[in-house]
Amino acid sequence: MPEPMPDVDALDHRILGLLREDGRRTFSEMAAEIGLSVAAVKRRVDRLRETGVITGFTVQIDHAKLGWGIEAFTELRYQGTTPVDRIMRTATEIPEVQAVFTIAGDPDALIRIRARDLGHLQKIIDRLRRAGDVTGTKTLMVLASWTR
Amino acid sequence: MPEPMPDVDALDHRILGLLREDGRRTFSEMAAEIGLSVAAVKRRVDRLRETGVITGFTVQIDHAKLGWGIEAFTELRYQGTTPVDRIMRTATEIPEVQAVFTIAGDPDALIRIRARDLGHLQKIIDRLRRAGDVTGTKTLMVLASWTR
DNA sequence: ATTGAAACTCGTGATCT
DNA sequence: AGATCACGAGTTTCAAT
Repeated sequence: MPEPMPDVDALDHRILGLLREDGRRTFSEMAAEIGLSVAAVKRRVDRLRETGVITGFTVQIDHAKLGWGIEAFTELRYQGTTPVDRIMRTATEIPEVQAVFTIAGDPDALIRIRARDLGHLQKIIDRLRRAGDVTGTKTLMVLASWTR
Repeated sequence: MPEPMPDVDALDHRILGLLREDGRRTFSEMAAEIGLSVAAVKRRVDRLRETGVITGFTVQIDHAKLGWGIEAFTELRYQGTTPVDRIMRTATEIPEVQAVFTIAGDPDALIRIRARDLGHLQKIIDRLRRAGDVTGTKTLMVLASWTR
């Protein structure tokens, strides 16, 4: 079942672009920017939330400044019998796991990890390796990153 | 030179937690939640921005609903002589590249890609392979994902 | 769907403890 | 640091188009 695809016009895309740059932009600011009334902008944002295009708003944090300077991706290989939802759950229980991506092919999953230091990272990887039906891991340490 | 680490106390962490859940939460709402005055919450958020802990606010989007249903990670290998900033730039020029992570060891970089369909993904990967000093790629197709 | 106006809520800066 | 006050700015709803 493919996802329903709501109509999103050029104005909606401009609003989304503005909110990507600054998710706390005011409706008035956006209204002035794109030449619509405040109420119209609000209605569009409300509709984008209702249709699920906008799933939420969040704050962007420099984790290094909070003492979480280590970032890594770990590829996980599982036993052939392991169901996908089990793979998803493995990492959910480890708070340092930021995201889990199940993968078509090899490896079976890619997870994004944040740690305070290398010792901490090691402990997390050990815990993953001990967990259930993981047959192998390969960890990619992030040196630097850039996000659009 | 390690990053300067500003003092962030338990109250700041609670504020960050609230803003992670909903980046558009009002100061009054947060103030009521954690038992502080509105102005106090505002000053803390302002300070978190000034010290660089908060780098911004953004909207979270369901890209599949916008017709960008394909997500993939591609590992890139470069010639040994390629400088890191060149690696960073490779992908910057391709709009479908969402993020670039330079990696310690093998591969040299991991990039996150979004595409409309498999044909589109193929074109992006072809373009990466043709670009400059890339010696090899391995693409991991995302089946499903979960983010904390 | 968009607008404009009214009523309400919020953000912001000054001032004081 | 945090609280309180005051005012300008932003939000939300609704009738009208």
